[in-house]
Order: sequence, then C-alpha cells, then structure tokens
Amino acid sequence: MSTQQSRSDAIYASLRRAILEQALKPGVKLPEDSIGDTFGVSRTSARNALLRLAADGLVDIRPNRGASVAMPALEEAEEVFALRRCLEREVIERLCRRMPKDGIDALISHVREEERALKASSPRSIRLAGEFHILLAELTGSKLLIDFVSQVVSRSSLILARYGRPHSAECGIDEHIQLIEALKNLEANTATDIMEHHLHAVEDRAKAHDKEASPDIAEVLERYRSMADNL
Amino acid sequence: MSTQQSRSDAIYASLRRAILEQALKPGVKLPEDSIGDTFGVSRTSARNALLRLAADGLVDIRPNRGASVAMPALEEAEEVFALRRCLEREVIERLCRRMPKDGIDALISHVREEERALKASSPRSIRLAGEFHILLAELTGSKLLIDFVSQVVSRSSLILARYGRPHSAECGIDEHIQLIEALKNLEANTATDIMEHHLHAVEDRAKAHDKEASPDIAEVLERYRSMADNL
DNA sequence: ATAAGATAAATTGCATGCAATCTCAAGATC
DNA sequence: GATCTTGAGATTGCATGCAATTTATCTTAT
Repeated sequence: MSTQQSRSDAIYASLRRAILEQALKPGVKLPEDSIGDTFGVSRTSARNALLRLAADGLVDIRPNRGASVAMPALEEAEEVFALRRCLEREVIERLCRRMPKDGIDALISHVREEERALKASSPRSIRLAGEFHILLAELTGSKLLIDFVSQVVSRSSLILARYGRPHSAECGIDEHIQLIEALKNLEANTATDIMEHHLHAVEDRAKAHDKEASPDIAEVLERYRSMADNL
Repeated sequence: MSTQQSRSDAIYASLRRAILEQALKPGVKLPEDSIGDTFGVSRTSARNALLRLAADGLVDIRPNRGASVAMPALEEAEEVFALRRCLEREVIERLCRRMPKDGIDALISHVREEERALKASSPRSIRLAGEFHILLAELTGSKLLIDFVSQVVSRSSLILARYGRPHSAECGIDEHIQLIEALKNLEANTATDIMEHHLHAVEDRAKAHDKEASPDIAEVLERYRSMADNL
C-alpha cells in the first residue's frame, strides 16, 4: 500500500500493533471519536487509518456502524491457513532459488529478538512470531508477495486471538530455527515440510474456547499511542 | 474488502471499470476535485473511492501529490505474473477437488458474454477477459482467494495497458474454453497446463512499446459515470 | 537563450459542522 | 411477562473551509 498521509500513519501503526499483540481483541469497537481523541487528531485522520486497516483485513467496517477489530469466522480459519500454506510454499521455493546474502543473518537476528521477547514475556513475542514469516517474504523482494503474506499472517493472528489458547506464545521458535537451517542448506523440501508442520501446529492451536471480554479501549489506545517504534 | 459508504461506491465502481477497460491509462492523474465534480459529490467521497482503489493496487497515492492510475514498473510485471501463476494453480486444484454444481454453466455463460463483447469490439471485452479468472476464483468460495486473485488480475490488466499491444483483445477466449473443458473432466494437470500456457501468452503480450498520450479525463469520467452497472 | 528564483494557481491534509442512521433503553400495548 | 414502539444519545456520512505543500508561470540575472 503506497498511501500515507503522515498523521494517520502513527495511528495506523499503533492500532496495528495493538491488534497484532492482542491488546485489542476481535470484536472490540473502534469509534472514530475515541481514536481521534486519544491521538489528538480529528476523526478524519482516525478514519483514514481505519480504512487502511480494513484493507489489511485487520478491522471490519460496516456502513453506518463503524469499525471494529475483525472477527474472522471459524470457517475462514481453514481458508486462511490453506492459502497461507500456498503462499509460504512459494516463498520458500523462491528463497531456495535465490537467497539474498544477508538473508540468513537477518533471520537469525530476528529469531534472537523473538527469544528475548519471549523470555521477558512481552506481548511483542506474539507479533514477532508473525513477523518472522513476513521477513521471509521480504527476503524474496517481491512487493506483492510481501503484501499477501502480511495479510494472511495478520489474519492468522486474529484467528489465534479469537479461538486460540490464551497467550500461545511459545509460537514454535524452535521450528523457526529449524527452518532457517534448512534454508541455509537450500533444502527446499525439508524447509517446506518444516513450514507445513509449523503451520499445522499454529492452526491446531486455533481450536479452543472463546475468549473472555476485553478491557477498556481508551487505556489500551493510550498505551500504544505513547509507545515509540521500539520495534 | 467489507467497507462501503454508498456514495463512494458508485465512484469506486465507475473508476475501476474505466481503468480496467483502459479508458484511463496508467499515469493519468486523478484529482479529487475533478472526480467530485463529475459525480456531483464532495472531495471527501472521491477521496474515499481513491483510497479503496489504492488498496486494490489500481491507483497510486503519493503524499501531497494526489492519486493517479498506477504505473507498474516492468520489473513488477514478472512478480505479478509469477504470483498469479501460483494463485491460479491453487484455484484450479481446488476446483478439481470440488466444483460447485452450477459452476461450469456459469463459466460457459461468462465466455459467451466475452464472445459477444469481442464481436461488438466493446472495451468491455478487456475487462471481461480478466473477470473470467476472478469468476474461477469465486467458484472456490474462498473470500481471501477471490480477493488476491482480483488483485493480481487487476495489476495484470494495468501491465497490459502500459506495455501490451494496443487493444490486445482477442484475449485467448479459446483458451478459456479449453480450460472449462478440462475442468469439467476434472483433469487438474491438463487444466494447469492450459492455464500456464494462457498466462504465458498474456505475459508475452506485455512486452511492447509505451503507449500514446491519453485523452481528456473529464470526458472519460462523465462517460463512465452515466453508465449503469450493465455488467 | 538558458537557468535560477519568485510569485501565483492548483491540489491535497486536516478539522469541523450538520444531517442521517444506528443503538439502546424506557414506556406502551397485548 | 413478552413484544412492539418511541425517543434520546451516540456514531457515522458527507460537505465545506482553511492551512500547507506542490506545480506552473513569469521574471531576472548570467
């Protein structure tokens, strides 16, 4: 998405993080007023950010009813993961054909960050687990592929947030490590198998009870507004 | 995309058609004022439509510089078609596993429409050729897959509009027919081969000179505004 | 003449106001 | 007691106005 009107950028980024880190759970309403107020801007800018999040599939906008964090149905889960397997297979094939020279290093350092966040039991770990897959896509260099993978990963996070076990945050870091190893040796089949297994594990984790009601919005928004982009 | 605020809907649909039928060529500027004026609405609604088109990849929005019909670079062409092959392969596999009972009929009737439009040398034929592939995706029933296929098809159209031969409108209708036949017999491999060949043909067609300058915008907008949704 | 600079016109970024629509609770009806 | 109606409050849809940025035009100097 090439659009960016500076003021809605910050809002977009903050909201996105809040949703992906499950601070804002599926179904939570996102009124333009509240958002505008907490960020000190008008509804116009808030609306703009919401519109972009809707394009990413992270929020639902229903006419005259406003925006809320998207609530993917259970049937969608299968769709999403099927497509995700399709796309990530393509990513791996391309990376085994041509891996940028600093690629492996970037992956390793990302996993290190995942481990750090997990040890600190930071909510970042949830988001970072997803962004590992986005990083893989980025290494292919294909803008479209990055975009599509981002979308399926985002939606997966949403599904996990809605149906998954609370804070399923171990998130298969070891599988990420195995995958890196296979990629380093250009073993496409092995890598694909690991990925397949990994995604099935994630998908299985998405088969539990509904979650408890969510806390106050204003508080969450304020927290994520003040956070800088400390990754 | 679940968003729709009634007034921008009409604008969105009209602009989309105009772009896909190559009445608005890549690079053409799309000022909010002009659009709002021709459609008798304020810039706000026009802007909203543009924002959605940007999410589809049909227009580029650069900060403080406004919107214009997207101009995919030549390097993007390869990306787009590679991903398109990946996605459409998935579509075919799914359809061979489970084809809705009226699916074949729907495809046949669509191709008939393509033929009609081609005979009348209507600009619709260009758009319909793309929408055949979207229809295929729709038959899978997967919202996400429909969405993704729509995007790659749209971008393909843009690439064809920019680099392809002028009005390359034969558009391989016969290949569409062959594909339907293979799908009817559930021959996944044959279908995939045909699709592969078909997409390569389309891609090859996207290798020519730059195009001539485009005509007046206002005129085009007015034409597409007054058109009802006669498919 | 060409290039650089200044001024004016056009266009977007953003905020705000009003009308339309939706939400939800209180009261009326069966 | 349950359902339907009514109305107030909240929230979005849309238009418009102003400031900021960009783009185009016209000087001016080399």
